[in-house]
Amino acid sequence: MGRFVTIKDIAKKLNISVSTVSRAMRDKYDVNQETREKVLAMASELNYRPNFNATGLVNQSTHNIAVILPFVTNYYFSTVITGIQEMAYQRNYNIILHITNDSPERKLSVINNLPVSSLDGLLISISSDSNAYKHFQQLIDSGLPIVFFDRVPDTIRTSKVMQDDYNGAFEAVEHLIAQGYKKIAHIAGPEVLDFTQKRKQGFIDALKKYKLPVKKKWIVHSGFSQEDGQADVMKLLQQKDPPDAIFAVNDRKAIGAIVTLKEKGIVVGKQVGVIGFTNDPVSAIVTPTLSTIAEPAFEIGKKSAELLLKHIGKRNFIPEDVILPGKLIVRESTQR
Amino acid sequence: MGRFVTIKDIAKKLNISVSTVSRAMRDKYDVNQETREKVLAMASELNYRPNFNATGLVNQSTHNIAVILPFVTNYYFSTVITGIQEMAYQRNYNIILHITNDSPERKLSVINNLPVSSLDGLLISISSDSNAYKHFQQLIDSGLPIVFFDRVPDTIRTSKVMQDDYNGAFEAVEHLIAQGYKKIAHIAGPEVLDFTQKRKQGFIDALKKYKLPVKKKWIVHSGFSQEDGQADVMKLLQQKDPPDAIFAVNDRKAIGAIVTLKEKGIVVGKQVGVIGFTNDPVSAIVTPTLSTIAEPAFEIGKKSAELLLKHIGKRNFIPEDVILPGKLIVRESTQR
DNA sequence: GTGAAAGCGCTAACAC
DNA sequence: GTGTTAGCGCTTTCAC
Repeated sequence: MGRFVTIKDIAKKLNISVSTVSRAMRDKYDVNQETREKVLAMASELNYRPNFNATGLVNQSTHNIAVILPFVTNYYFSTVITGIQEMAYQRNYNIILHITNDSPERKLSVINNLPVSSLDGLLISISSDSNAYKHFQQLIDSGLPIVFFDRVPDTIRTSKVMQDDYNGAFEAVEHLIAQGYKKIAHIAGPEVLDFTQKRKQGFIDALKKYKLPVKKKWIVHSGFSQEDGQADVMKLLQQKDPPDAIFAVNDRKAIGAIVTLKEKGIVVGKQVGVIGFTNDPVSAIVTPTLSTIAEPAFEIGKKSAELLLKHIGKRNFIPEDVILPGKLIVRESTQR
Repeated sequence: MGRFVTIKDIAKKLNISVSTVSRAMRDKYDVNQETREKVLAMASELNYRPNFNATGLVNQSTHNIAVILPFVTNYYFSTVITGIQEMAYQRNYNIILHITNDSPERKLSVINNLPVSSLDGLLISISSDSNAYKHFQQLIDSGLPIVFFDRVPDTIRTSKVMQDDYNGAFEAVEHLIAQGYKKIAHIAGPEVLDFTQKRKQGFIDALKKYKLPVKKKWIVHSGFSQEDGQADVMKLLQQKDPPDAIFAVNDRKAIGAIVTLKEKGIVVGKQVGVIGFTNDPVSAIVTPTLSTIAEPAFEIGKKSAELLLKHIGKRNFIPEDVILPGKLIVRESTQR
């Protein structure tokens, strides 16, 4: 095994004790300026790297935070993790990444095998099902700080970071109305999900505000994929009184909507307006380009990490709920 | 501090020694069957989790591997990391993710601060510049196994995993030729990059094989972005003898090409064929849909991790070079 | 088959 | 300001 340089080696070379070396390496001790400089010089000469297993053992703290995500192969989560990484890098934390493929079993297995004692904290977006709440509570009780983002449980007392689903949806629909669309439908996500509900509520309240009809048959629930979007729109088109605009719960479904509308010879924008949610880069590439609500994915990642670090630093940090606003991006799909 | 259950607690409860507990937890020791069962039962009752800092300290091995990537916000790298994660999960390794944003300084800083003593191995795609080769050699010499993927240095003796750039490019161009295009251009990546060269060579050799002209002015080098693709095509179109087909080094540039061609009123496919490289999901969404060479991103990740694990397991594992083939995906952009 | 003890690399009292 | 020592949780000789 490659043996690495330790503080003992430095101490020996300099003929001083390991504790002096240890102290010299950190700022918070009274060490003779000269000694400190010698230690630092020798450390760098020997290319010394601290052994985090050792410091972790004694300090009960490694600089590791675990991040559990359903996927990384989409715009939203890959951007969130970039934000997390940004903050972690600045503050010298490592992130240990776990991907669950949105599988509940896998998620449970990851959580149950979490090496809690070599972790300082946990960042997680709970995947679709999630009644595994007691596990989280257990972890928190056992002293592992957790911050939730994106999809958050409301029964657990800890910090949470999310986008403003309600107002984003409201704004999207308001935009549709401003463009002159009057028969507005919503292709939504799975009914059980919290943020599906919030976006739907924003949709409904915007319609109400402008005294537009809220028809049950114009609200279709299904999954999040492009295919789901296509299927949902088919349902909408088969009605005798089809809508003239569609608010999709996310960009993927919105793109599915565009595809199906085009297939049916309907001119997107002019005849039927479409708006999404996320601002996935494809929304600028699809034809016509897709209007949408941009989610602050990077900021969500950064803010979550920042809050987690606060929880880690301060045992009794008072949990914060942070709601980050989205931003309306107007493109071709809502131009008449 | 939340104190976690240790083997000491188990030992005390059972009135046996910690060493027996330690042995009972692992298979390779002679422990009384009955004792072992009692230990296991107690461990599970107490919800015991091993402290990896401690095992890491004594075994000189944690189950952590670091992964260093320029980005995760694109299809290729996010899929690679999913493949890595898949293998790591199966074999019970954690992955520590570092993102460099393709910044050479950041990459250096990450590498120099790598906690080598709490790492079992390293997986890395070296970013554009990379003359930081001596650092890698140093790390390997100090006993940290490294496997390179995607962008690989050829001076370092260790395992490498890459896609078959040459043959992928060759096949792409062959397809264009089969479709009847005769004046084929290439919008390439930065000239210094190894895989840029390989794809260019595949392009050239395919043209030669079919005795088609290889014109210098039809090969344009620039960056990897959509904007680069747009700019490159502008250059091509301004020539008095413009090409009738374009092979792009990646899908992003191919999409840039499509955008610019459409802007100029040129019918993509019919008048000018376009083919990319990667099979980014957007290639199925853009209009017209984009023909491309699918990169085996997931397999690259998985294979890299697998090789790294072999290096970790066997000190003198003989390095392997693995080249994974791409696959031609025919879509609308190459239909006349 | 099991226990006692040393030690992995580091930090933190406690002396002086 | 610096050295000595114990100990973090675990594994591994070495006894018995």
